[in-house]
Amino acid sequence: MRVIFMGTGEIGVPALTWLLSHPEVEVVAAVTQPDKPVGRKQELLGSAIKQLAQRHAAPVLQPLKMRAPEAAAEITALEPDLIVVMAYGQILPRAVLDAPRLACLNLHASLLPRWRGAAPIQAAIEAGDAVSGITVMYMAEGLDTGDILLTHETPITAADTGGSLHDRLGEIAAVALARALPLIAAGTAPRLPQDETLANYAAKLSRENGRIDWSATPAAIALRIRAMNPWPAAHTFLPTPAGRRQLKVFAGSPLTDFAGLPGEVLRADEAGLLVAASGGAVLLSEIQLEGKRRMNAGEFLRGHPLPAGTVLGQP
RNA sequence: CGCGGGGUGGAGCAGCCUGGUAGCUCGUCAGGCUCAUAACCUGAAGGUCGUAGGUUCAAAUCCUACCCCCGCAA
Repeated sequence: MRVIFMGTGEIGVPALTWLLSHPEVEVVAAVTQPDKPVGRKQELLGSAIKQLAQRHAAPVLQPLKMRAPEAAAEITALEPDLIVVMAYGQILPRAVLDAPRLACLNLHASLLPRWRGAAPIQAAIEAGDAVSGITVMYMAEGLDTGDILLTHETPITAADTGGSLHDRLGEIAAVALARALPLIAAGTAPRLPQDETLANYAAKLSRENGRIDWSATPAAIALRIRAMNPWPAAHTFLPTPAGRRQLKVFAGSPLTDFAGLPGEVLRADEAGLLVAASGGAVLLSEIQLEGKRRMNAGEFLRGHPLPAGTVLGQP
């Protein structure tokens, strides 16, 4: 089977790995976003997908704009049986959706129609969902609106962060793909329209999404901390003599039975920074000051004494 | 040349501007106190101050180059 894989994000690595190692599949191209300057040194680094494909000597395509007719023509010319898309980062035009003989499938990191859009993983955790998963769907022109082929669920545990769920869903995507492929090949794949009344959207994340609002409830703040770990990371601001500095928060637990001004540090010790929120407090146990390493509260406080009464998050 | 912070005993920091005795909190070890303890008291060990040069009577501190970590930005 001639398959084109389209993806840019690291989450697609297990799925592409599976395709590359499956004997019945010939990966005729890996399509990924053009290299962009990345990192502190602004180095030009190919995506994880590109690097993986190159290690397996699979052809790599990096069209600037998939909407360009030449790009679609190039895809069509490869005569694919199947296109598999995961975290590619560009909208595909009709011509590309119609290119494959069998189907153009998308692996989406949520149980559709819940959490359509760019950041379904963090959205699911922040909303307190008990379960997430991978949806294999037939791509349509709308954003994640296509008919569902199958889903593969995974529970969201209290220990899950955006990072851990991301990694697990990446692995599950490979499993879901392995289940879907034989059905497609045999022509027996199911096709269920999404229930539009249950649809909602998870907008692309920016750093703003990580800002901690201390007037929110401890539970909501704790969920945000988990969802945004490790990226973009929940953050607040720490006042210092030299001005305020950004403080990232990687772990925190909600507590009731405390009261104070929103953002007020009630106590700071080995257990963490106890910060007042609406109707309680959040115990911040793993933090990172701008320019510094990520460290636990005890380590941090040894070198950065933090008197009770300090108010975090002030502009 | 994208912008910025940082590298000091095992951990986190101060000292650097205004060169001259290695400091603080914690940890470790020993002893003490205690019914007991992660508590408390006393004492001790442990540092090429990122690397290489330079300036100087003298460099953690000033100058130059390089390496590494991190925040912003992507």
